[in-house]
Amino acid sequence: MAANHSPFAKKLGAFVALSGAEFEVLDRLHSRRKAFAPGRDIAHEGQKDQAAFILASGWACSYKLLPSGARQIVDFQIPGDFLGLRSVLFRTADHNIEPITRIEASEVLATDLLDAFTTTPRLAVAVLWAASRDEAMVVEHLVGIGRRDARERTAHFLLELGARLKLVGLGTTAGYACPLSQYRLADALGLSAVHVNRVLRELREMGLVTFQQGKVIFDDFEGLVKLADFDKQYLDHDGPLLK
Amino acid sequence: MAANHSPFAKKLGAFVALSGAEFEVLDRLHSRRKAFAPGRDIAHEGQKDQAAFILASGWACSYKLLPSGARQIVDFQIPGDFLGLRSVLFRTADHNIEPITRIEASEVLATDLLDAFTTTPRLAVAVLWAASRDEAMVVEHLVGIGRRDARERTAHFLLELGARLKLVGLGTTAGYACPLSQYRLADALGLSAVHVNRVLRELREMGLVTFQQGKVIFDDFEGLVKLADFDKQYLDHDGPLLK
DNA sequence: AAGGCGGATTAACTCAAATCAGTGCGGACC
DNA sequence: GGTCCGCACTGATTTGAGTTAATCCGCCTT
Repeated sequence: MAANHSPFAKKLGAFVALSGAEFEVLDRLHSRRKAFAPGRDIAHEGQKDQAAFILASGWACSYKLLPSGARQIVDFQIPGDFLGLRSVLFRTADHNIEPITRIEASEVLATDLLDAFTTTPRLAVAVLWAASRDEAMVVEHLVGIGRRDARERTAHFLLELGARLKLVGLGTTAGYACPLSQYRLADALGLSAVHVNRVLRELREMGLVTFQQGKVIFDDFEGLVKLADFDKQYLDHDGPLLK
Repeated sequence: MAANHSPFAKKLGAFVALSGAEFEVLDRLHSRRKAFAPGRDIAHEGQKDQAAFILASGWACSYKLLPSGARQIVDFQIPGDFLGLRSVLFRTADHNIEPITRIEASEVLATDLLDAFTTTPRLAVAVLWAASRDEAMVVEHLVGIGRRDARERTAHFLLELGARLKLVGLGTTAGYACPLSQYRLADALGLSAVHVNRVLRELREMGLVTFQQGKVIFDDFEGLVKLADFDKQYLDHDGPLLK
């Protein structure tokens, strides 16, 4: 695998051994590069025929709003991640997408994607794998919200984000830069912002993690892993399934 | 679309207009029919090279266990649903699967699936669509647990299950047969069984739904939809994307 | 320099849901 | 016929997290 491919191509290539031709189709997929400002949603629930994007730089989040005004952030997207893949398959967006920082993303039209699948079926498997990985993360998130208390949940979340960032070279076991406010954290964790603040203080006072000034620092990585019951392996896999 | 296909083929055919040859590949996929007894798990987290199944009859659930002993049910599977698709793509199961009733399911080997994708790429799109639909359900579940109180959450759950069952002909707007115990319901909703019992009583006394003796009866469907803020459309789509 | 604003922080109070501790019932098994 | 056992059901009590209401700080705008 050559080094000049996008983070997205790298991610897929780790799963399905892709040929030069397949990489080419993949890289052609994201020619239409666009930039978006933070805070202004790029997709809304119910919108029709929305394009999908592959995130090249910056952070975004996908969320849903309830009529009560409450919001639940479903997932954060970091470079290499898909934005709104389901919207393309369903023709209608089923969630909103908000850029957290300034982001750059490549537009992927439904037709391009379907054409790519038809010409290079192995790409379909690769994309299916990427989608499954996303689902696995949502599942883990669900389990955390359903059955972990606020402390475990927060700890687990910070660890998982760290693991994802490490995969794309944006973090280490020591820590990572994190542009999330406590409000957004709260919306992701299903907690109130006030309680998130309390929990972060607790974790800091326990000497486990420090999240301040846009930086997550693991003060006691192993201790945190233990508290959160974090499975370090779960984002990995056993190498290319398709040779 | 001929009537003699499996619920699974019907589901996919509703999304991608499939040819006779494609239906054939699909139907060949599930020739190895197996039966499983209730209560005995058919897959465990961490298990390697697990087959996937397509559920032909009965109910199952996929769940995760935490070291505390708590369990979170991620989703219930009803006829036509995939069991353990992610396990195949990842080579390792990331959750457990328990049959709730006696079930019949067709084994789908990883190699069969991948071969099918390579020979008939449109099937890949169809399966990707099915996987995305599952993810959409998990997302809705996540939102419910994160931001809905016990009553809304329970109401929403009963409605959603009803909608899914209606799609495969196992339920109506009047109600449906439901083999779930209050304990399992609790594990799905992220509540205690005691509280589920209280909430079900409340909903019954409010004249909205009655869940007793294995039957869910909608006493006031519209009222329940209103309470739960249930979106009747969200399991639907706008017809075959691939013509 | 003055105000406005988003975000972090804290304390006091409230409340929804968990936990604990039972009762009752029907069905399976001996 | 008796005794488990799983499941539904209930009241009393506790607790984790939400809510309300402040203060503080840095940053941007005018």
